[in-house]
Amino acid sequence: MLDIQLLRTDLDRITQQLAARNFQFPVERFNQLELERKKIQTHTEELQAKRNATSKQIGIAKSKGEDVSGILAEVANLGDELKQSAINLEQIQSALQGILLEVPNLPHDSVPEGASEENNQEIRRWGEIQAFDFEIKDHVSIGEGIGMLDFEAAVKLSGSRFTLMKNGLARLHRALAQFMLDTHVQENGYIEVYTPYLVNRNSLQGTGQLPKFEEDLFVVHAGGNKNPEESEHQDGFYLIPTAEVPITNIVREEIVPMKALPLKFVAHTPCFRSEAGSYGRDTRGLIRQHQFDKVELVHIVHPDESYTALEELIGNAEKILQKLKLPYRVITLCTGDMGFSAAKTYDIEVWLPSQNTYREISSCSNCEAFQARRMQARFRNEKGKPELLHTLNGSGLAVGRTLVAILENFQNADGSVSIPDVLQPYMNGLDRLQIAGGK
RNA sequence: GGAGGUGUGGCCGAGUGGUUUAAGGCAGCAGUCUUGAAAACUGCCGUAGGGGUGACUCUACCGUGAGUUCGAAUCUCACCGCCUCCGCCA
Repeated sequence: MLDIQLLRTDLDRITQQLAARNFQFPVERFNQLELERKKIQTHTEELQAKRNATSKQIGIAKSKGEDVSGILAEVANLGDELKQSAINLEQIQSALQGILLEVPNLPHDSVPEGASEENNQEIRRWGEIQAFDFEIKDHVSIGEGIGMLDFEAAVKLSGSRFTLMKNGLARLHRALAQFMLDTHVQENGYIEVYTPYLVNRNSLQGTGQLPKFEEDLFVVHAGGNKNPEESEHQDGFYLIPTAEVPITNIVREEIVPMKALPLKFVAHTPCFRSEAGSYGRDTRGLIRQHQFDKVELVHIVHPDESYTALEELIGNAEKILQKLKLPYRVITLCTGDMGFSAAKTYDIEVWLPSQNTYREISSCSNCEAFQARRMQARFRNEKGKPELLHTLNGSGLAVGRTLVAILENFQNADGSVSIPDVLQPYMNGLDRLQIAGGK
């Protein structure tokens, strides 16, 4: 959420910056609501002041034993007028709030301008792309070839965009998550957290998924409840689309002591996305699933430190790929390609031989105070005043897509897959996945 | 699911209808004293928003939301959280 003061004082510049993100700010509606708000708020508060003063007089008069019927008559219909005015004010405030909640973050000055992903800037590459002297397969053929990846079973159990892993591949998936967690905790100084996978509306509003992106989420309510709207949790629960939501919301409505900063959290969780609107995209394989695992990194920092923290964050994510010896590149997303809450985003893309291209495996963003303002997440500054924090999040990494990259980059001519050195301790020393009993 | 208790500022805690502007304490900040520190003393000390060029001024907020009332931290109702016990459960 943007600072409404900023919109009141510098609307032209803000509108322009938002246009660079392909967002059209409703200038006229905003101005009109503001005008009305000012009028009605003043009116309401005048009525309240009058009521307060009169009530006090009544109290004083009564304590002196005087007759108060005159004063009472005077304010006979004040209550109704005040009530109506308060309702009007409430409506306008929530209309303004509604606008604010759907406005994306402002891009940082260093973000390249552009309308689409074609304007993203590559900033570095790492690793050598391996040349294969045999005909390569994609991860689906490899996984099915060794009998460890079963999409048919997953369709039976759930439907499309789900998968079933078996045997060594299931274990490799677990090994990857463990390896990532261990690296971030032991080498990068993160605090490991275990979070709820079902969260409430407020949490999703705090990080920016709601109210605008409801269709991307899965909603759940208790079984047997025929009228979820009338249940205790009126809005039901939402399955988390990323651990960013529960982790970042740890500081919602909190005032964190400055000494505690920076807070660096890591969690391994499943993520659930409806993938509405992506019909037909990445329908084959593990790339785009309704359920996938991810190791997520979150930094909660002092505003002066957030861009240093962003570099640290992306470095932490890159380290995982380097240890796995997977080639990748880092790009800066342009203004038109950034997510709703981000002021600046780096994506890491890993090399996928079967697609002969780099594919997103991590996204690291500085949200500055955008989420903190929605969450009222603050710290106490040098002067003892509460001030909004800055929040950052990044994947470190998407486990499923990392698995895809390993299958494809480490495939052998005989259909087996070599296991990266750093994962072998997590695999009881196993150094390759191959078909049971086969060579 | 059943029974009982409970929710007040950064923290503890008083407050059962009217000068409450929420007592008092702790923590914090400034000062006096001191070589320095501690102690003692004095003062300051919540958040958000509105109006005004400004000194200033007004409003809201006592878990959340409705209600009663001229007036609600206080009374009523619903919901949420926490605590204790019982039942169930991994």
